[in-house]
Formats: sequence, structure tokens, C-alpha cells
Amino acid sequence: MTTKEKIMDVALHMFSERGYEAVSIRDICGEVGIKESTLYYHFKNKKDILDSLTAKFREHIEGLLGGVDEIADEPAAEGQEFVGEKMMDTYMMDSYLFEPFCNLMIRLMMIEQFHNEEIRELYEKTMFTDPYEIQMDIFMRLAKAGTFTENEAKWLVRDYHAYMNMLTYKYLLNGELTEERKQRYAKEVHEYMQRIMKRQ
Amino acid sequence: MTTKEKIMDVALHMFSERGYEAVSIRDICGEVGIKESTLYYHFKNKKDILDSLTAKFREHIEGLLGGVDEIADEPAAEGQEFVGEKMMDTYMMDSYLFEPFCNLMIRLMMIEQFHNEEIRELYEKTMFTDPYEIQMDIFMRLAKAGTFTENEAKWLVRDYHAYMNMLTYKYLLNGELTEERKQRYAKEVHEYMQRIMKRQ
DNA sequence: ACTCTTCTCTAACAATCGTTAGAGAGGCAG
DNA sequence: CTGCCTCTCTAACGATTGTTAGAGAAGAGT
Repeated sequence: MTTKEKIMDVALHMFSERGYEAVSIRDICGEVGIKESTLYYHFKNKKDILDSLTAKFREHIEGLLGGVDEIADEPAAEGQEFVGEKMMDTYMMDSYLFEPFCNLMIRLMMIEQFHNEEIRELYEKTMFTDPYEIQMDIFMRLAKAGTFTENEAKWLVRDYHAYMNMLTYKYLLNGELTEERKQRYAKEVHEYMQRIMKRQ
Repeated sequence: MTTKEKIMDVALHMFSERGYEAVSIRDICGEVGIKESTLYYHFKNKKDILDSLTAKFREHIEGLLGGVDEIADEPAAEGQEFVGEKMMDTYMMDSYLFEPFCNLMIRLMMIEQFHNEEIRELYEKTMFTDPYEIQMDIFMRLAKAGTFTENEAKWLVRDYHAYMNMLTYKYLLNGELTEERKQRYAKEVHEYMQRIMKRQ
């Protein structure tokens, strides 16, 4: 890992725990093991570190969104109750919510949305707008498959979205992201979907 | 309004917009129109201002919770669909979420939960634990009244709680709290309850 | 007239913040 | 060997932060 990468890694860990303002350049340099002026060789100022992190995150997200369609079109694998849903959830989990870099970035955005307009927008896009669109797409497929009516789907996706957010905050965005908490999250998501599918 | 009250008022407005750390003693004093040393006559340090605000909020909340039982026991007034629910919602809205001091305190806690353990606990209590308990109580009353089964009620209250949170963040905890946004919030809450009552 | 209390001021303090100028160390190309 | 480029260092800068010592002003009670 290069010095620049190490700086970004340490900064991300600290920012996502204490917030951008609460972390000083000296904190980061102390942890990395360099002098402050060395940091300024790699980044033009403190904001530049944050900007580099969000830029990296943006690229990561674009990559994910680029591959979403082919995954959604895959037929349901064995052990899955319906097309798209569980596949999409593991996709949403393993390569986004559970993925270490993304998880820390989400925590960082969650804290910093109140101090930074650009981050607020990115946070809303990557945690609300984009997921909602994907979830809506899935529910509409299920509606077309006859699982429920289109009107029901429109309401259900809102309920689902709100509930997923609650679970995400509860299990994935505070404290350490342990294997146990991931599994409990996945289990509750699964239970929720089972409930939805049964009731109709 | 005394100087001390004015300080707390200005501090609350600033803290709830920019966060505790981002607001300096000089910012507050400039807005109030006093010198820094005058502030230190009324508060022993910066943290003391925050503590005074949370103490005042705690008292406010205790007063609200103290009166919750008698309100829940009132019979449904005309124009209401079911006992307790709408009454409780206006109670939750008018004297809590819409109430200016509480609304600003919630915003402050929402930002500061990530930098302050005590505020994190207060935030979870006043925005999750307490409301959930009250909502559970209402849904259990509805279950006993035969509107749905107790098992259904346990799931419905989770859905309801998650959905209310989403609406609260969407309408009440960002930007200016206008009369229009309050009404849109109330309307969506109402629609949600109608949907729940119909489906059973 | 006097003191005592309450409140506000002037003027500074030390600590920490982000940031920079400039010197050295090491490797690679000529 | 020389010069150049990349990277890291020492050492400081000015600005801002929370905080304090101590002096005045105004009113109430004696």
C-alpha cells in the first residue's frame, strides 16, 4: 500500500468514526507514521482527502450500478423464493452494505451530510434514490409476474424501503460490523420478504 | 427573555443547523450581542450550554410522557376512524415533532449523536424507544378491539414505526419547518393508517 | 453614603488548527 | 560524478479556538 493509499485508508476510518472536523491532520499523520508536510505532498489540503474518498466511492458506485441490469435478469437460483429479490439483496449486501470501503463511506456520509452539501446529495443518491429505484424495479417485476397488483407494489416498495433503512441503521451502521450482525440483518430482511409474499 | 435564555435560544438554533463543534462561542455571542466573558458568567463552559439544552429537553419529554396515558384512554372524537390513533398522532405531532423547541432539539441530536454518547442515548430513547412503545400500545389496543390479530399487530407496528421515521426525516428534520410541510406530513401519516385499516 | 450583589465589559491567555518554506535523502538517467 | 525527480523531513507561520483575570456599571438594602 502506497503512502497516499495509507493516508486515505486511515482518514476514512477516522472520519467515519469521529467525523471530518473532529479529526485533525496531525491525528491522521500520527496513525500513518508520517509528518504533516508529507501529507501535503500527496494532498493539496484537508478537503482534498475527503474529495478523493468521495471520488473513489463515486467510481465504485458507478461500477455497481453498471452491472445491476444483468443481475436482475438472471433467473431465480434454487432455494430462492422469487426472481430477482434475493439475488438483488445479496448483491446489495455483499458488494455494497457489507463491503468494507462502502460501509465506512456510508458511515462517513451519514455523519457529514449535515456539514457538507455535496455529501448530503451523494448520501441521498446512494442510500435513497438509487436503492429505491432498484427496489421499485424488482417489485414491478413481481407485480408483472402476478404476485400482486401494480398498485399494491407501489405501496409495498415504500414499506420495504423504509423497513430496510431501519434495519440498515440498526445492524450495519453503528459499532463494529461483525459476521453475526450481518447474518442477523440478512435474516430479518429475509423474514420481511417472506411475510410480504405470504400476505398477498 | 433573560440573557441566559437568549443564549440558549441562539445556541440551539445554531447547533441544530451547523452542529455543536462548528459553532464557536464567538458566533453565539455575536448573535446575542454580548461579549464572550458575559457568556461565561451564565455558563461554566461551552459544554454547559449543551447540557442545559438537553436537561430542558429531558424535562419537556418527561412532561409529555406523564400525560400520555390519559390521552390514550380518551374515546375517539368525531371524524376519527379509530380510538387512540389519530389522537395520538396529533399529540405526537403538535406537542412534539412540530413543537419548535423539540423540533430543533431533535435536529441537534440527529447531528450530534455521532459525536456525543449521551446525546446518542437520548436520541434513541426519544425518537425510537419511547415512540415505539407508545405505538405498540396503540396497536395492541386495536388488536384487542378486533381490528386485527395480536400477531399481525406486532408486525404492523414495526412497519408503521419504520414508515413514520422515513416521513419524519423527509418532511420535518431538514430545511424550514413550514406549515405546508407539516400538513403534507400529517396527510401521508393519515393515508398510511387508512391503508393499514382497510387491508385487514 | 455605604456596601453587596448581579451583570457586563476589556484584554488577554495557552492550545490547537490547517498550512507552508525550505532543506535533505534516495534512486535513476545522462 | 552530475543533475533531476520523488518523497520525507524540520521548523515554523498566522488564524481561530475555549477560557479567564480583573475592572466597571447599575441597582437594592442597610
